[in-house]
Amino acid sequence: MYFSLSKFDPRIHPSIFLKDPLSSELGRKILRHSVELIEEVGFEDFNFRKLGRLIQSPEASIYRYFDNKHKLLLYLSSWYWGWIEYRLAFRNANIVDPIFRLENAIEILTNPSSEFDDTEYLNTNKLFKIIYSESSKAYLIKDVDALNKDGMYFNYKHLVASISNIIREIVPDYPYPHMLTTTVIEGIHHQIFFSLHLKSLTDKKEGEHSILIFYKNLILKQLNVI
Amino acid sequence: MYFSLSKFDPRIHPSIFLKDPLSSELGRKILRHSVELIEEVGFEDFNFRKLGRLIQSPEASIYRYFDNKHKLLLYLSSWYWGWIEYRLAFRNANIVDPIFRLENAIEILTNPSSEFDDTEYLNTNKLFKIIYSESSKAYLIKDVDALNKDGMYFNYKHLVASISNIIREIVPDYPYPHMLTTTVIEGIHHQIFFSLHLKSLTDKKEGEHSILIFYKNLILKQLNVI
DNA sequence: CATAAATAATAGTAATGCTATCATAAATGG
DNA sequence: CCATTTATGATAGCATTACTATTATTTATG
Repeated sequence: MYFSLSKFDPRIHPSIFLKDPLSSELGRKILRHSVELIEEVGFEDFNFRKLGRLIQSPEASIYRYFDNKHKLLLYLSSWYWGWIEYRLAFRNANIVDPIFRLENAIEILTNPSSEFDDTEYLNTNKLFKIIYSESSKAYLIKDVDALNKDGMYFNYKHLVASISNIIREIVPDYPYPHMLTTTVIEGIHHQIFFSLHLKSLTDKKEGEHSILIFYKNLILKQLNVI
Repeated sequence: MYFSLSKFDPRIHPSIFLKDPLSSELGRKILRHSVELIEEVGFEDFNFRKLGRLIQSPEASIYRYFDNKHKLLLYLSSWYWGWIEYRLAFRNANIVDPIFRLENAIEILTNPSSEFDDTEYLNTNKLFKIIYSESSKAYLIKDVDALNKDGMYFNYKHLVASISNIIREIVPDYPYPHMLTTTVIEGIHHQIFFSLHLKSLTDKKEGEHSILIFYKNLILKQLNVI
């Protein structure tokens, strides 16, 4: 099985890290505080020296876990995709109607925070902020092909495949399940960011769940089930 | 009028640059060769020292035109949005049917290169590659609010408003014209990038115009005109 | 032709992105 | 439980980046 259902323990592709950060106290400290720091100063101003100061450990120790800050970002986003897939499988267990399962997927993607399966080493609320504002920088880079060859985008691809499969259950011969899925996932992130920083690029009104409504409607109308 | 129709001359918000790069030979050299260099090495590995070496001018001279490489990227993307709006206005002149105008918009966004209005100081083909792989980094930054306040995203917002207005002509009470527009624009860029680097995240087949077809269908179905 | 403005030439500095070395502490296995 | 591997801490250092400053020289302009 792709993940364990008891305590959430994400499968992260080993080529992303040098030493598994979940295998030690220092590693978990790196994860926890990198989320805090990236969220606070942004990915460009984040670096291992600052993180080292924050956790009172030498910069060089962090380099023993991750090649560079890009790999750390890749780790965090892979963790996130694994976590979303876990929550999705949990929520959709025993649900037969694929339309309902698809709607659940959009709900989780739009509002992924949850109290009950929060881990002690990662604040999922802050992680989500990093995801919608920084995660695309994990693949919008020159060496994307090399990283992809090494399997470093596995978790994102796996989630996209899972959602595409739900779409195929609804409309077996729909020709663009992956495009539809990534359009919605990336779209959700953009709309959240725009609603906070570039309001005239969106239509979200205060307190309204416009983003959820919009993408649910978009995807269901596209599949002719609405 | 927002732009001149004879020779294309984009309106770039002055707070983006320190000295107008179109006002001098050196400035145009900076633009032309920054596109070449960013396209070649990627935005993270691009810097003013390398650009200076390339154009045989001191780094400090480039700093007299732009505060930093981020502002230069913002200039290039603003130029691009202005250029798209120009091409759109040109193509849609005297076309009455808003559905046809909207389809034209998607076509231009999907395949913006054109021979006839290529400028001598910017290779629009290479610029487009920068746009779909780097342009989101112009707003996915910590100081987005400050830059936005200074009007630096004007051209992107203006284009989004223009396309949203076409949508409103088709369905006057459609509640999410801006979300739909940005979903399609950003989606097109993502799908192009995915089709080149992360193929399993898309459904584009070789030689097929799947991206164009997908987004045309998505937007027209969403507006109930298909 | 004089003067202002732009660019070139050169230098320098703080921060970043690492890598290396050695000492010490913690884990582990025979 | 001691010996040895392994992880971390402490410290140093170096090439590159992201600028800023200064002065000389060239180019435009009135």
